Amino acid sequence: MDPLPEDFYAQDTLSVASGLIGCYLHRVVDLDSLDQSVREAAGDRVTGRVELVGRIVETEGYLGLVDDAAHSHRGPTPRTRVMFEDPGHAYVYLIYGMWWCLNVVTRPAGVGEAVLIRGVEPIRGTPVMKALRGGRKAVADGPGKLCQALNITGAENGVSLRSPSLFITGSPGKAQWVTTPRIGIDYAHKTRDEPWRFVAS
DNA sequence: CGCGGGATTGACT
DNA sequence: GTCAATCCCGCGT
Repeated sequence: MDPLPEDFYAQDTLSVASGLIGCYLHRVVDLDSLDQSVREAAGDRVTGRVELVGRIVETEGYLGLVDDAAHSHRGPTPRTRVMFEDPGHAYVYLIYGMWWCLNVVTRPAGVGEAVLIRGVEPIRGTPVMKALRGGRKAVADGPGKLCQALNITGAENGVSLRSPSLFITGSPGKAQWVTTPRIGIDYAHKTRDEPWRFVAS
C-alpha cells in the first residue's frame, strides 16, 4: 500500500487527526545500529533492516495561532520551524528532557498546525519494539513510549512521512473513533476543553 | 544570559 | 496517589 499523499496532510488539522485513526505507521530500522538485545529480539537469522508497523489508535490536533496549547501558537521559533513548513512531514520534539514525541505537520506551509500521534497498537515487529522499550511490557500507548518503541528521535525531525524508513499507509476515515479533551495541557486556558483528541473505538 | 517549565513516564508510598 | 528524572526551549532581563 502506498504512503498517504501530501494532499491528505494539507487538509484541516482535525480531519487529519481523525482520519489517521486506523491508519498504519511504518518504521524501518537498521538492526546493525541498535543494541544487541534488539538484534536478538529480531531473531537469529534476521540481519539488516526490519519493518515495524503500528496501527494508529490515538491522536491529537494542535491548531496553531488560535490554540494556546500548540507550540506554534505564538508563531515560528527555531524549535517549531517545521510546523510551519510542508504538510506530511514529521515534527519531533523532546519533552521533559528524555522523551521524543512525533507529530505530523498539517495544512499548507506557513500555517503552523500538526497532529500529535499519541498511541499505536503493535502490528508487526512487536518483539523488536518491546526490546527497544527496554523489555517493558506496554509497548506504545503514549507519545513518548511510541517513539521509543519505533526508534524515532530528533534525527527524524523534518523528514517526510513518505520516506522509505518512516511512512504512513491506510484508508483515512474508515475507522471509528470518539473525541475527548487533550491530555496534559491544563495550562492552555483558552483551548484546554476543546475535544481535539481522537481515540479508536 | 539566567531560569521556569514542559503535548511524559515509571517507580514508589 | 505522589514525585523525580533530565535537557532544551523560549521568554524576560
